[in-house]
Amino acid sequence: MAKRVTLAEVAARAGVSPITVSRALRRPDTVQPETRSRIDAAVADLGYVPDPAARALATGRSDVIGVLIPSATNAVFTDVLSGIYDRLGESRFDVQYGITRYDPSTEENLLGVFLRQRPAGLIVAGIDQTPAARRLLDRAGCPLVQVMETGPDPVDMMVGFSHHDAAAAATRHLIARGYRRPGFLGARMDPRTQRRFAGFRAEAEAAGLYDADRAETTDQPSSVGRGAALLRALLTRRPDTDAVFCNNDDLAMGALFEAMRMGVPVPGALGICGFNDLEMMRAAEPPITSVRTNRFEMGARAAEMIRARLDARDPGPALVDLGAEVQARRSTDGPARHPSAGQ
Amino acid sequence: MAKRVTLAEVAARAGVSPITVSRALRRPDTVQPETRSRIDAAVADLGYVPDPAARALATGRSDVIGVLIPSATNAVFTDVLSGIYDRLGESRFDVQYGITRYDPSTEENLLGVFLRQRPAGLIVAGIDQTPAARRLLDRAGCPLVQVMETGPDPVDMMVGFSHHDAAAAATRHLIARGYRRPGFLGARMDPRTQRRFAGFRAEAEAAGLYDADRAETTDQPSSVGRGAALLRALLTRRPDTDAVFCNNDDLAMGALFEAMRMGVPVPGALGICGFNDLEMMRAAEPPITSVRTNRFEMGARAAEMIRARLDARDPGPALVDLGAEVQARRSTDGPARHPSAGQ
DNA sequence: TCACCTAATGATAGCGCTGTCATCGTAGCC
DNA sequence: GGCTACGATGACAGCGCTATCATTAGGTGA
Repeated sequence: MAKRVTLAEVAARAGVSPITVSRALRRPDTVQPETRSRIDAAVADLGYVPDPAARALATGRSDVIGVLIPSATNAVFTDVLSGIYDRLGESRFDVQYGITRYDPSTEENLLGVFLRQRPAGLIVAGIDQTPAARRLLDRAGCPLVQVMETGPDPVDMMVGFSHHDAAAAATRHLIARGYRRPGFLGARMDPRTQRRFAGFRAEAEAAGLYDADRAETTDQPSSVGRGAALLRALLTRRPDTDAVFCNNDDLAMGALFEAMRMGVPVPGALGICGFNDLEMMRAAEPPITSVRTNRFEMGARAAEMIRARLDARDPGPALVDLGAEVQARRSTDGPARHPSAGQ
Repeated sequence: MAKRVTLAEVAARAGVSPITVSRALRRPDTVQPETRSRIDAAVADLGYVPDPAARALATGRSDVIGVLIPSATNAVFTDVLSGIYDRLGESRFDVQYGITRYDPSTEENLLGVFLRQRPAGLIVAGIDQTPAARRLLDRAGCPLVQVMETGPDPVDMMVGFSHHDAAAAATRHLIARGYRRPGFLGARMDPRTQRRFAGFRAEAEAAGLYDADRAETTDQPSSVGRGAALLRALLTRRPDTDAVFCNNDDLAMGALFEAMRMGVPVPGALGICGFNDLEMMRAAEPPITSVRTNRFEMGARAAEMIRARLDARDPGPALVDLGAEVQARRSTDGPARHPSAGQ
């Protein structure tokens, strides 16, 4: 166990008082350059590093930035995490994260865990906190960013995009490409998924093409295998379905494989569109259309906004909409012209 | 900002001294049952929660468990994280993680960050720490688990499997299935990848089937697209290659798609084997053979071993080999019998 | 009955740092 | 020259908790 070097020892060596060392470290401009350099030398000689616990106790503030996400394995969240980490990894802040497992009461608990550490900042996924959680957030007393989506009534700051609009855009794309009997595949119907479904539905209805019977969903977690199963179920029930908007890319990938197994040509007999635009969509055969969401950027921006606030810099607008763009690929090139089908 | 309730306030309400409250909370068996229940009631009434910083300062120990992994997006590590979190999420411990980006000097830095918090435990990925990092670990003064692989000379505890042997088993499988010109696809040649390659090579050599020219590798990060590119490069150079052992599942998936694009039948003309056995391998068409590694379990066991040590329970063996099993699927069903090829 | 132990509780003194005020020069000004 | 203003530094106390030793009460054996 490396023995701890204290401020007092550094002070003694530099021939100043401890508080001056503390100041030299935290606000270098408030000490004489000459004194400062003596202190810096002592710090270097002794290999001094401040004790975060002591600092937290004295200031009533920790350097922990808490991140609350539903899942540690879902690529969507890990990309956001990665963005956060990219901007915080080198800083004085420590990232601590909690996994809610999509469970509101777990979220409340974890919020409590974070809050009692008096975090420097908080990043939470989504906008669907329970009233109790919302109350906790309101009194968090630290910069807070809600990520993943935009919505009304932010607690503090917000960076994301409209899942409803993104899904609507994807649906418009399917229709524009000539598909007329679009379906929806969804798993783990969390609030964001619901809003995507709503976007799909709104757009399909606007085109007079909505058919509630073409929505195949489950509360089970999403996976490639689930996507295959959902497509099979949908095509069994409504074999004339000519396109599917999949709630995420795993489902889309599963749908593609299942279509292969069933001998259904993609995109000729079935258009497939995913959501999130994971890297594999581009590499698939055929490449799969998906909606690009800026997940890394979302995390990065959230981290920057928090840092800006903590450094008393301008964090920019409190609500950042990163948008989402349909990446059109071969999987939605449009239905094959059947001599019989006319259209 | 929720105002903090202190030990002293609880003590006053319960009519005891602060230290007794402290004891009642930490070692309930050392206070009179009657006193304890009075204290418990006061804690509940006041909604008291201990201040982790104060505790850390007083004890010289934090409840932070540090986790050091190379990447926050690679499914391999997120699954391990998930396992860790599964066993630590409900405990008094807080997980804090650092991302090394496969960079040894970043790893050293992060180790320093963790160590200065006097963590309760440490989980680090891999066994290839630099000498400097190794020195830090040796004096960490807390339970420590190296995860992801097994090897000689553990710092403390270790849970993983032999990447060399796992790759060798996969290679044996390919050979047993009748493939005779196996190649290797590898990206991001980190130490574990290197050892997998060594396992492939050893086994192929043992069968007299090793050909250095059939190893297609790159230092670039792994991805599905990369797998496609690597396979194309390999088949362009050595068109008679009849199987590939892919360093991970992303590459395998990319190889499958590229084979489709090139019109190469899988498994008849090309056997494909992945590594890690992500969920999507089973759902692919054809389903892809892969090597199942117990990632979640790895994290879970590591967390348990640390907890056991901290609770002075028996942590079990210090070195746990979780093994890895080849999951044979259609993608390696064996080469088609060509009238010409005999064999 | 008394020395002696044990169990339960308390008093005291920090852990390492920083907030707050006090102190001391020195420069600037009338 | 005497005053204020201000910049640089220091003394002191205390953040909320726990390690350590002290104290008290009750029980034990000679």
